[in-house]
Amino acid sequence: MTREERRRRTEAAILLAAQEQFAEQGFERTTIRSVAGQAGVDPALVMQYFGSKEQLFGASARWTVDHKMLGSATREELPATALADMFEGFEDDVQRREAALALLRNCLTHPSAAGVMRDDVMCEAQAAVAGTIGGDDAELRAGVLGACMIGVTIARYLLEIPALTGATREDLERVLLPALRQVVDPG
Amino acid sequence: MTREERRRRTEAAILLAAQEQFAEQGFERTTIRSVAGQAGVDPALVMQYFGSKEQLFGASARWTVDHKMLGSATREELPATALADMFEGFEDDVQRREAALALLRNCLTHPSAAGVMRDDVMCEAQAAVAGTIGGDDAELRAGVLGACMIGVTIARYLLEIPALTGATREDLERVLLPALRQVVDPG
DNA sequence: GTCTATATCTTGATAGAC
DNA sequence: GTCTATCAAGATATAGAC
Repeated sequence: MTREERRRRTEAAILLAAQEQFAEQGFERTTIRSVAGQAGVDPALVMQYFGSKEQLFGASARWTVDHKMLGSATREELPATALADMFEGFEDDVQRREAALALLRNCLTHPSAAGVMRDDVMCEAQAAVAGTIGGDDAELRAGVLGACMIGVTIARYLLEIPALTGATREDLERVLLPALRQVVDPG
Repeated sequence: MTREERRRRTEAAILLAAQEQFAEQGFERTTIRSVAGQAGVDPALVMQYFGSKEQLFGASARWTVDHKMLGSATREELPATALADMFEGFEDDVQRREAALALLRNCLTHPSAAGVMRDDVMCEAQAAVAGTIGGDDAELRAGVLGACMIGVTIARYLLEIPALTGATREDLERVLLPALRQVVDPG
């Protein structure tokens, strides 16, 4: 293993540890020391690789909205597409889940996380679907769609409300999709 | 003004300042010093009255769910009742709004706030309406109803998504109520 | 009773030894 | 290049003067 490989491996270990702690305990309660401890490296190394706690958080907390999938969905497909996007983001890939959780966990208390959540996640997703919803209320309906999805996501993965955590994907589809259809298509 | 009155007034001023800062900046970013400064008192006085920052937070962050109103609503009335509860809690009374915001702002990052939010708000509200929803999915439907309401509340009052903050009460009723009716009554 | 002063702790960040 | 040792800042909480 070359030195460059070792360096990349160490950096990846630090990043994963940081994502887990930011996702679980939030920004303020995770310390450089605790991240270094979990990653098995020296705290000074974390600073050397990432510069500051803020930059480490920026590299850790990410949310990827699938614009292509959302943008190409028809109005009838929108609810199912939005729900599928949630499942893909939070249950399929570990890396993506931890990064998204790290952002969502801190979006109410960390200034930059709040900005990313509002501008790069919510408003972007809203813009991607408002056109296919159409009508006078398009923006509002797109916003409500996103708000409901965020609420379900928070209740299920962060607050861990038993009724939500205990629901299967089919349960959620059965209960949620008809409601979301009413949001995107009042007719 | 008697000494007891003065004491109560001072305590109320401290509590209001604490609620505003907990609601706006979150638990970690508000300090005893800043609360005392805004209230115009000495930091030591805050400690003397409330014991600790944790207890001050406990007294500041409160959420009152109107069980009576929710519990006595028919299934048809449930969506409108839930929405009315949100507006009453967040737009009518200043004290109640700041207390609720203080809890909501911190419910993802502060352990005790998370517990109160899950157990005393979400699960309580869920239990209050599950009976009137009925059917096999009653608990899940009640949970989804609460999750959507929380999502809209967060998007509107905390994340301040333009499409949500710009909506009037009538806008939200028009867009949201038909969807919530689908949640509580799939028939 | 109120507040000044401070103890004690923890944090992010840095400098220099090896 | 990695880590030991430490700095400087800021927090809660307390003890004692007035």
